Amino acid sequence: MLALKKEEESHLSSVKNALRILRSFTMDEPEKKISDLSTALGLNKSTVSRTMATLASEGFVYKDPETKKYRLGLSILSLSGIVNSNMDVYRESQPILNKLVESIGETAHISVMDNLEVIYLQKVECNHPVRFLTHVGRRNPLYCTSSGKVLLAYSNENTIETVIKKGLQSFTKNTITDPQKLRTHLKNIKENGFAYSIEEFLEGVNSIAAPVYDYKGRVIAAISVVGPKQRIQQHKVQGIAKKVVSAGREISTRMGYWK
Amino acid sequence: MLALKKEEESHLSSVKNALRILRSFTMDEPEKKISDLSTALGLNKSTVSRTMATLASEGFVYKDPETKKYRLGLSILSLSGIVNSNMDVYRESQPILNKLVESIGETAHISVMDNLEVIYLQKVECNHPVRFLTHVGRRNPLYCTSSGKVLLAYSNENTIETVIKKGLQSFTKNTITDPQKLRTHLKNIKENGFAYSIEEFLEGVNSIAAPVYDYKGRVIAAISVVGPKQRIQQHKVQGIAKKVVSAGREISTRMGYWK
DNA sequence: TCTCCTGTTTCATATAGAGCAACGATCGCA
DNA sequence: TGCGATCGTTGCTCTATATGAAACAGGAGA
Repeated sequence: MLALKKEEESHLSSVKNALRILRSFTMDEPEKKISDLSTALGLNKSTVSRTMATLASEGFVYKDPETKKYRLGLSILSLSGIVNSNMDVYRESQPILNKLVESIGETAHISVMDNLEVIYLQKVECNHPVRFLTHVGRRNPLYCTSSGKVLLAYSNENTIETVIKKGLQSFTKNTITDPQKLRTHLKNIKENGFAYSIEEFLEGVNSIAAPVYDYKGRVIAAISVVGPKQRIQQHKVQGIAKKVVSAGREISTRMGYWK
Repeated sequence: MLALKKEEESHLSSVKNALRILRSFTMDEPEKKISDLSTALGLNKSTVSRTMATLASEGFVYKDPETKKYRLGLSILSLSGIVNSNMDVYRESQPILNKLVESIGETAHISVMDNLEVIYLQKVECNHPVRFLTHVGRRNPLYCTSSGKVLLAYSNENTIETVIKKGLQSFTKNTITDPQKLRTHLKNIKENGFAYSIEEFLEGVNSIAAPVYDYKGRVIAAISVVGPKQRIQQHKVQGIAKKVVSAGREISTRMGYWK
C-alpha cells in the first residue's frame, strides 16, 4: 500500500471496491455489465466479477440471468426502510407534507444536507402529470436549489466556504456563480426565513424552501415545494413561502422546537 | 479456505462481512456498537472496526461522534431511489394505490417476492392513527400474509414446497401450519383470484390481497390492504376484495397485461 | 483516582484477493 | 453455417492485505 492518505490507510480495499460499485449505479444507468464497471472503476474484470457475485449472494444486487446485467437488489430497499424510520424528521413530516401539497397543489419535499449536497428524504407528489423531476434519495447541489440554499444559509461559515471552494458550477443562466453574491444571498435567506430558486438549477423549474429546526434550534432539514415556472410564478412567491414556512414551523414544533 | 460450499467459494469474505453487518441493522435495533456487532456476527473487534470505518467513508453508515454508535447512512437512501425507479410496478402503482386507500380507507401496499419472503415496495397510509405495522422494505413470511399467499399461490410447485420444507412457523392460532392445508388453501386462492388473512400473522390484524400481472401474464406483485379486525370484518371481505382485485387489474393493464 | 468497558491501532503472520491468462458461452455478421 | 469478437467466469500464482491477539487510548462511572 503506497502513499494513501492517513484516513484511508485503515480502509479495506475490497470492501471499498464493493461500495464504489454500488454507488456507481445511477438513475440514468440502473443496469450495469461487468466490463462496464471494470473500465469505469479501473478494476480488473475478475475482481468485479467476484465482487458482484458476493453482492448478489447477499441480495444487494440482482443479476438478470438472461442479459447478465446487474441491477440493485431489494436488500437495499429493506435497509432504506430502516434509515427512514430512524430519522425523526421523516416520521413527523408526512402528514404536514400532505397538507402542504393539498394547499399549494405542487410537489413537496423534505431534505437534509449530506456530504455537502442536498438529499431528498421524502416526497409527496401533486396531481399534475409533470413528475419525476426528483425522487427520494436524489442528491443536488447546495448552492442552486431552494432547499440546498436554506440548509447552507443556516450552516456555518466553514461549510459555505468549502462549498464555494469546490466551485460554483453554472447550470442555467440564473445560477449564482459569484462567491460574494452567494454569501450575501445566503445572508438574505436567513433574514427572510425562506429561500427560492427561480430556474437556478433547472430551466423552467422554480422552488421555494424553508428551514426545519430541532429541539435545540438547529436547522436540521428543509421543506420545499417545486414546480414549473408557469405555475410557481415570481409574484406568487411571497404567498407560497408563507405556507411553506408555516409548514416548516409545524414540523419543527413536533421535533421539540418552540419559539 | 476449508470446506466451503461451491457457491460460496468465490465470495470475498471481507465484502461479505461488510454486507452482513449492514443487514444486521433492523427496525428494532437501528443503532449498533462495534462490540455488539463483533459478538453478534462472530467477528473480531478490529475487523468490525475497520469495516465500519470503510462503510462510513462511503456514507453507508453514519457514526454518531458522541455515542460512537453507528446508524445506516444516507448512501443507502440514494440507492433505494434507484431501486424503485427501476421497477415498473413501482412507477405504475402509486396513483392506483392512492385511489384504493381513499375508497377503502385502509393502508395499502404493493409487494413482491424476494428470497422466499414478501417484501413491501410501496405503502400508502390511511388517515387512521394506527400506523407503522409495516414499512417499505419490510419482509414478512409468504405463507401467513395475504400478499405472501397471493405471491406463493401463483408461483410454481417448487417454491411452495421449498417454503413448506423451511417450516411453517405458527405466529397466531390462525396461522396455517399444516402443509396439506396450505396446499389446498393456495389452490383456492388461485380459483378465487384473491387472498385474505384473518389474524394469521398478527393478532388483531386482517388483510386482503390480489395479484398484479405483467405483460406476459405472470404474477409479479401483489396489492393488498391491511387493517385492524374491527374495521376489516369477515363479512366485509368479499366487498373489499372486489376493489382490491380491480385495482390489481388496473396496475396489470398499465404493465401491459390484458385479458 | 482507580476500574471497567469502549474503540482504535500496532504488528506479525497467514491468507485471501488481485491480476493474468485461458476457457466457454454468446453474439453479430458475413 | 462458420468465424471473430466480446464478455463473464474460473484456475493458478504471488504478493498485498485482511485478520487476530494484544497493547493502547479514552471515557464513563464508581
